Amino acid sequence: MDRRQQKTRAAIFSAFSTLLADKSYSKITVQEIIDTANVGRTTFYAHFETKDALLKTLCEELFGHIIGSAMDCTHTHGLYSDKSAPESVFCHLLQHLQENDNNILGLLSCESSDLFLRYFKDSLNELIRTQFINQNRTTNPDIPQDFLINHISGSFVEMVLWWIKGHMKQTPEELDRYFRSVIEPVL
Amino acid sequence: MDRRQQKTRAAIFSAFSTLLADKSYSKITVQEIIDTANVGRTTFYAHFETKDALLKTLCEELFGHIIGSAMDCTHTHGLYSDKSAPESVFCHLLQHLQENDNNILGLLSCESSDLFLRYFKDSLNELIRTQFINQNRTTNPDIPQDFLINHISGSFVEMVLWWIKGHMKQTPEELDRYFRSVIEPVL
DNA sequence: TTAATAACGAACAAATTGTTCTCTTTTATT
DNA sequence: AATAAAAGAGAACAATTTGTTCGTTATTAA
Repeated sequence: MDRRQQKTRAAIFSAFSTLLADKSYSKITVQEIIDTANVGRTTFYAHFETKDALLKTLCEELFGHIIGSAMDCTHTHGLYSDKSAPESVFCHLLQHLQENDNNILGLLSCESSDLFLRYFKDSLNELIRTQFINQNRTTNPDIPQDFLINHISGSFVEMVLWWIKGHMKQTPEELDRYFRSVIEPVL
Repeated sequence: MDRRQQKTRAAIFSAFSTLLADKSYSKITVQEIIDTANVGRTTFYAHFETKDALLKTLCEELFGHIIGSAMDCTHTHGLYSDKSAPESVFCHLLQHLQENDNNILGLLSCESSDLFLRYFKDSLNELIRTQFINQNRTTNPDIPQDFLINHISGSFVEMVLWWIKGHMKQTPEELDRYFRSVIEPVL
C-alpha cells in the first residue's frame, strides 16, 4: 500500500481515538476529525464513506487482533487451561486489555464505550461458541446452550464495563477469579 | 398542567417512539420529530432543550414506572418470594416487559436498544442493591458485593437483549427459570 | 369576559455533510 | 534521473440541520 495512504489512515485513526477520549462518538464531527488529523476533506472521504464506516473499521482492527490472540490461546488450552489452572482465556483477554494495545482502554473508557463493547461481545460470542462446540460440554439440558453462551459473554462484557467504571482497581487475575466464581458453577 | 401542554408532550413522545421503531436514535432529526408530531419548531424547543433531553425524559418515565412496580414487589416479598417460589422479581419484570406498556418493547427492540437498556440497568442496579442491603446476605466474602450486584443486573440486561434478538420466543416464566439457574448458584 | 400562556410560522445565522472541481506533491517504476 | 500514476490539498457548492427570535393567533383557566 502507498506510504501516503498508510500515513493518512494512521492520522485519521489517531485523531479519532484522541477525540473519543474527550467527547462522545455522536458529538464528534467529521470536520473535527479532519482538522485533528490534519488531512484534506477530500482525503477523508476517499478513505471512509462516513463516520460510521470509520468506527466500524477501527473496531474490526482492534477486536480482530485481541480476539485472534485469544482464539490461538483456546485452540491449545481450551476455555480454561485445566480445572485448577489460574490461567483462563478470560484472564488472557483482561491482560490484553490492561496492556492497552492501540489505546484500546481509551476507547473502552470513553463515553461511547457501549458501542465498542457491543463489537467486543459479538466477537466473544463467537469465541465461546466454538469452545462449546469443540468441547461437547455436558450442560444442564433444561437450559439452552445458546442462552448459556450469551450469559457468559454478556457477563464478561458487563464485568469489563464495571471494571472500567471503577477505574480498574482490580488486577486481571483478581477479576478472573471473580468471573470464574460466578461462571463455573453454572457450567 | 395546561391541556395544550399535555397534548403537545404526548404528541412528541408518540412521534419519537414511532420514529425509533424505524430508525436508530442517532439518525432521527429534531425536524422529523417535529414533522411527525405535527407541532411547531418553537413548541418543541419550549418543551425539550435537545433531542438528548427528550430521550432522557422518556427513559425516566418508562423505567421509573416499571422499576417502581418491582420495588413494591420486593418490599413485600424480597428478591424471591421464597426459596421454592415460582415468582421472582425478575419474572415480574419480564412479564411487565411482555405486557408492552407504553410500547416499551418497541423501544427495546429498536436499533438503539442499548441506549434504553443502559438506563434499565442503572435502575436495576438500584433495585438489587437495596435488596442486598435489606437482606444482609451472606455471600462469598472473597467476592465483592458490588461485583455481584453488577453481575446480576448485567446478566439480566444481557438476557433481555438476547430474548429480544431471538424474537421473544420464550415465556417470562421460562426465562425466569433460566436466569435463576445461572444466578442462584452464585448467591 | 379577560388576562395569561401556549402554540404557530417564518425567517435567521451557523455548522455540518458529502461532492466536485483544479492544482500540487509524492510515489513506484523504468 | 525521468515519468506516469496515484494521492492529497483546498476551495467552493448545495442541501440539511440546529437552535433562536420575532410577531401573530388560538386556547385555557379564572
